[in-house]
Amino acid sequence: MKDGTYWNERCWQQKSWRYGKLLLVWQQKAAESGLWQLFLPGCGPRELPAENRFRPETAADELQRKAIAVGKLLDRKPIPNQPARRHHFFCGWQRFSPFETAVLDCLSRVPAGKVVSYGFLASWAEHPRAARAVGRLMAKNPFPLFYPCHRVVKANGRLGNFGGGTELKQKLLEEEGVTFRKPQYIASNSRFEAEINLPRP
DNA sequence: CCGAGGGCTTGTT
DNA sequence: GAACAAGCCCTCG
Repeated sequence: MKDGTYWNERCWQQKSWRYGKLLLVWQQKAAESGLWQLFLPGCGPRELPAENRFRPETAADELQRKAIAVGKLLDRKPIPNQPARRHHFFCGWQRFSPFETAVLDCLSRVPAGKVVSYGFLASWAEHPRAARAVGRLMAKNPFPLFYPCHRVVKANGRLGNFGGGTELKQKLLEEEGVTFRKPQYIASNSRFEAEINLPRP
């Protein structure tokens, strides 16, 4: 983005969604095509280069198929998780460190209707004290909704931050069936922690 | 029980 | 190496 190469071999597409307009960035490279980044409403770059607009007619068949499939997933509620880390719709895994890859992998296993804390996610990925680093990663998660960073909350049960806004975070959790013991606090029966047995370091 | 404040920790830039 | 951040934990009041 800052180095000016962000739009090389990439194109953007807007998609209306029940909570606003999403921005999808597709990578077109023949070797590695797929979704490069998904922006929640209000999160993307302000200026979108017109010449990089996604044109289904001229796009490669493979990318067209991926765009249609991803679009359908986004229309479902809740949006299905990615069970496997390197799902073929997504691309650009080389931008992640081993730490980040491990955390995202664990994140993808948190089911709808449940939440985990930043600290637990860190421990689960075998980096016990890296809660804050996990927060940093969640903030730059390129595939929100699919990699469900909205299911990561603070250890004390409060929501924690969210790129798309905490209101959206709460709505997403509510529609997934997460329960609140008080207005701002997640109920303990919605926590996924207990269902995972962590190897004690 | 809750909230505010301070110190600590980690991975990334 | 320093600064930063979508956190955590303990201590008060």
